[in-house]
Amino acid sequence: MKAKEILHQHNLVRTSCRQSIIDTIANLGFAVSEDEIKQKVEGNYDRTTFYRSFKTLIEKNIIHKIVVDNQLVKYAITESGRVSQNHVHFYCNLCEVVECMPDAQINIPPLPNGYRHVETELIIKGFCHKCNL
Amino acid sequence: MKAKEILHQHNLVRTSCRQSIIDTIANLGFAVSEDEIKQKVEGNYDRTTFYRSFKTLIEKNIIHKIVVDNQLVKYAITESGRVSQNHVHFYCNLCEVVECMPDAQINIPPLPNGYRHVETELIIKGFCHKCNL
DNA sequence: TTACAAATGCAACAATGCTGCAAACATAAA
DNA sequence: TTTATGTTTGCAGCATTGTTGCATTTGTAA
Repeated sequence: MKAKEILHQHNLVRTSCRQSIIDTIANLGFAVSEDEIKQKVEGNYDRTTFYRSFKTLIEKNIIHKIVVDNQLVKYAITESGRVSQNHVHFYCNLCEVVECMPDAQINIPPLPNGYRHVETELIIKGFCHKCNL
Repeated sequence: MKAKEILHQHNLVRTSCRQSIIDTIANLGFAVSEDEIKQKVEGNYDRTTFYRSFKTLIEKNIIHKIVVDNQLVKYAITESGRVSQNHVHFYCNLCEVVECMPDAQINIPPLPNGYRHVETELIIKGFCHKCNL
C-alpha cells in the first residue's frame, strides 16, 4: 500500500514529510534510525518535524519504535492490523541491525501471586546472518 | 554482604559514594532510579560522580541497568556470581516499579537461518500486586 | 605519616526530545 | 479554480540525560 493511502486511511493530512518517512521505513525490511531516515528522505525537514511525525505515526499504529539499550532508537512499520501484545525484535551486536519478529511466540514465565501480565518486550541480541561468520 | 566488602572484592576504592549507592540499591528489593538513589544516599554528590559510579559498578557486574521504554532508567543489584544471558524484568504500568526475575526461563523463538543468539532482554509489563486491584 | 593513584566536583559540551508561536501548507467547500 | 480553515512546519528556546577535561580532594598501601 502506498504512503498516501495509508495516511488517508488514518485521517491524517498527507504531507510530503509523512509520506517520505513512511516510504523510507516501509521499503527497507528492517528498522531504521532517525539519522538513516533523514538521509533517505528527500527534502530537508526540521528535527522537530521528524519527532512530531514519528509521534503521530506511532499514535496511529502505522509505525512503532524500538529502543535497544537506552540509546539506540529505531522505527519500523507495524504489520497491518496487527495489535500484538508481544513485541519481539532481533538486534545484531555487530552491525546493530534491528529486525521485527512479528510471528515469534513468547512463553511468559510465571509471575508472583497477584501480578498481572499485559504485554511483553523481548529483544534477542546476537549476530545476524551477515555478521555471524 | 556489606558494601565495603563488595568493593574490596572487586578491587575498587571504597569511597563513601560507592558504598552509599550499593547500600541503597541492595536494601530495596526492587530497581531504583537515579533520583531515588540521590534521595536515599547520605551526602550530596555531583551528578557526574553518580554516573561514573554507576558505570564502574556496572562494569564490575555489581549492579545492572534496566531501561523501560527509552526514558525510565533504573538500577538493581546483580545476584552474586550470576552471569545470565537471559535478563527478565517485570515493570508495573501504574506505579512503575521494576523487579528482577533472575530465575525466570525464556524460550527463545527460532531465528532465521545463519542467525546466532547470544543474550536476551525481556521486559514483562503489567500490574504489580499492589496496583492490580 | 606520607606519597601516589584514584575518585570527585565543576564547567563545559553533546545528543535527544519537547513547547510556543508565526509562517506555510493541505484540504474541503464555494 | 479560488478561497477559507484547520493542520503542519520551521525556528528559537528550553529540559533532561549523559559525557569529557582538568584541578582538587580522597583512599590506600607502604
